[in-house]
Amino acid sequence: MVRMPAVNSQPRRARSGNQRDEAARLAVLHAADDLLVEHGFAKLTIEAIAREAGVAKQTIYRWWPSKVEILLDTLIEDSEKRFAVPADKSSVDGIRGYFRGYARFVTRDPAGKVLLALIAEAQHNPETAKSLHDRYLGPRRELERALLARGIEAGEVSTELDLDAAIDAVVGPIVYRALTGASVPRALVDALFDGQLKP
Amino acid sequence: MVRMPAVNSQPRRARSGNQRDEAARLAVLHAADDLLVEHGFAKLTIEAIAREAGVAKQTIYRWWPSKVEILLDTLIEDSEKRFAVPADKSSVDGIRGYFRGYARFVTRDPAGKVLLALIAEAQHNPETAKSLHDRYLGPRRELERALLARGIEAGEVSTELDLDAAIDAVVGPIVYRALTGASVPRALVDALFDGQLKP
Amino acid sequence: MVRMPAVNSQPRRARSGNQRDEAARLAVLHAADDLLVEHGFAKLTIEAIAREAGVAKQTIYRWWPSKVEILLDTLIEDSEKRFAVPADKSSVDGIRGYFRGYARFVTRDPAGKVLLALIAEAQHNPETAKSLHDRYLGPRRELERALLARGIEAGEVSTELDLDAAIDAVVGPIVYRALTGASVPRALVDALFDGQLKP
Amino acid sequence: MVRMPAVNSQPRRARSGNQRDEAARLAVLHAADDLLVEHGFAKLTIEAIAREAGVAKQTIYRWWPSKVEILLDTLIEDSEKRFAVPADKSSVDGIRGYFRGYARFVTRDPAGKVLLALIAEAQHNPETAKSLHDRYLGPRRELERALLARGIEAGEVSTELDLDAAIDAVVGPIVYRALTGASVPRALVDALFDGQLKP
DNA sequence: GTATAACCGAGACGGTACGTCCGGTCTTCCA
DNA sequence: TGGAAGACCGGACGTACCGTCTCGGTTATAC
Repeated sequence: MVRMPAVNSQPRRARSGNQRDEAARLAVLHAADDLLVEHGFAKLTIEAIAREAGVAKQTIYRWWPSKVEILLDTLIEDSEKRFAVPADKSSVDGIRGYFRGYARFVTRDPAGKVLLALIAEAQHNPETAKSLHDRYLGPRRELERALLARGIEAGEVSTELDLDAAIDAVVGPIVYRALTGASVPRALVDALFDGQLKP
Repeated sequence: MVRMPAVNSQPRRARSGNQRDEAARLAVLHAADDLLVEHGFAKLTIEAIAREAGVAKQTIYRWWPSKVEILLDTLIEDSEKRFAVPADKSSVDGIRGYFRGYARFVTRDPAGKVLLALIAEAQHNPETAKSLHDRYLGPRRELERALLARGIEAGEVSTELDLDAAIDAVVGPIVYRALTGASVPRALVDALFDGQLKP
Repeated sequence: MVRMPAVNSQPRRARSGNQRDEAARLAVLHAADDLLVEHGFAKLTIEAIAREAGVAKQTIYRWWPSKVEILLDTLIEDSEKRFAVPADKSSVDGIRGYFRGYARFVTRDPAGKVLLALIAEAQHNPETAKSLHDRYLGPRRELERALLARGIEAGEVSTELDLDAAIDAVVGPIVYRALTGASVPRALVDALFDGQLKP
Repeated sequence: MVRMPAVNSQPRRARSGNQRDEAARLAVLHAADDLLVEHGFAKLTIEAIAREAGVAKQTIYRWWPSKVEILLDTLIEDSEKRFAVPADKSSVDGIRGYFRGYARFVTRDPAGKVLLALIAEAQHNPETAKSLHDRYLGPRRELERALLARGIEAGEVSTELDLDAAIDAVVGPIVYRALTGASVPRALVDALFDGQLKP
């Protein structure tokens, strides 16, 4: 899905002077997303994003310290939309549904590529690792722990592991198979879930 | 462990003219390893390897199509030494020991960083993904499947999943926690193992 | 002589709303002058002037088409103060004194650096050349020609060249030596003067 | 006179490996010269030179510390060809001829623009000033002094000034008029010459 | 009195060029 | 023929300014 860089349908809302240009912000996020999905992380350069978004390089550097932060912005927005951690549920089905959504996200949703790319980049770059944890993995894990805690308290699930380990026992195989290009069928998610969080 | 780039103790055995220079090959492998461990993948450039190894760039390009293949060479050598897949055993303890070794390798052995870096780089680059599977993950998985198959046949272990899924159920969390900087205590490995491969 | 950019002793007289802010105008001229003298023309950017003057870039662009015009403004003001072309005299001493003043200005007066910089910039940029001639060199030369003409008419000086050539015969070496970093001692001015405008 | 960047008549002599590529060197010098003459110093950027010469920027930076040194290289070569300081003559006519050649060079020869541009740039940049003196003005002035000294010793010319001042008295007006866009007719050169170096 | 218009500081924006780094190719010369 | 050396073209990096623009606020003049 390529967006035309120059001419937009509504001719780019008059720039807002002193304030940040929301159109430019969105153009950058979309360009980064598109480029990652279509050409991969290796081709994802700041110059390419600027070109694709029809934006000056300086505009990118003004607002993001690195391309990783751009991807994090899109990831945070997208994953909230596509597989939010349920904030209220505590039923087995609700929790299992969450992990199914996780598997779907990282294996089939284009936005899931962003997460895999960031986990990868975190291996190459400590600052990426820190940002990824501080802005994405950490907060999300917090919600996941709360979800599980509610489920346990409600007697819907149980585990012999600590919460983090239990989550990793399900999420780990999902992510690992996504990273190695293997599929993650729903039945596998369910088996992993039942193996560690049996009622 | 830094190696001196230029001057070696014994002034580099007279070059062998016609045949491949084994000293150069080793110097490249060690330089790549050192640089990865000390400065990370991001700083691991062909030029840096050549500099560190005291070798011409052309010599590297002559023998390796990319830096990824260099790392694969070191990874294959190292992981065979440090945690080979047992080719004969089929006892529970033998299999469990293998997974314990896996966890130790990726979380505590410097050579384990190479594996994590290659899994990461495979996300950025399809050719890396192919090489990593063809030369490392694939063959290794073959041996792991055989190991498990022997264990099952001997009645030492059992699983309701197919062999690959069962292995991923144990290896996945280990690798995922290594990738995200979490520890992988022996007790966790054992719990994962017991969860999916109970006798 | 550095001026404080931000906070002035008397907190910048309340802005004059509708009318041009004289304080801003002076701040720009002084900033340009200071920056040229202290850091050279290469560092004299519109942004630096704005920064140093505590003024918005737009305020500069509103009143001056380029930094060259700013320098011309300061040059015209300064050189009128420091070595005005005598409008009345016609004695040998008066005329000789003018050329001595010229030499002093371009070799020892900081404001003289502005003239040299503008002559230089005129080589790089035709618009600068035009402005420099129209606003400075032309009018000034007009006065110099008149000065000489009065001297000749009064029998105080004489030359075999046309007026412009005679002036250039004296001014040329002065400026050339200033441009090449050589000194221009008073005795040299006198010798040049006597050589072309002997009584 | 634009040179085609890509396809040359003789298809760019096979690059010479370890040694400096003479074709690239010449392409850079010519490109710089062409761009200066056609578009002026302001448009003379390293990127434009690289583009025009069909050369990588790094190749320029490898051999020249700045574009000024490129121009100095062309200036030194060109001015040796177009108006060398006579190394043997000492006759009045020989010396006068030299100054006539000087005037022709700076007012009518495209290569003369390079000298004017460098004198100009020297006002903006102390390093340019140093290079211009060390590599061009200084050595050349040495030869000019020797030329005059021979003329004086032979009784062909004489002056009351020191040698440098005498040369500046002739060269100064020539250069100043060139800088200000005025013409320098042969008669004016002769008059300047006769005024300071009368026999 | 209030509206209008021009001023001002601030700073975001699309661009261009900077000087550096590395990729991957090529050629020379030596052993 | 292999290897050290390093020049070459290409392209991305992150930074500095360019000149244009709009914002929000102030103040003098016009209605």
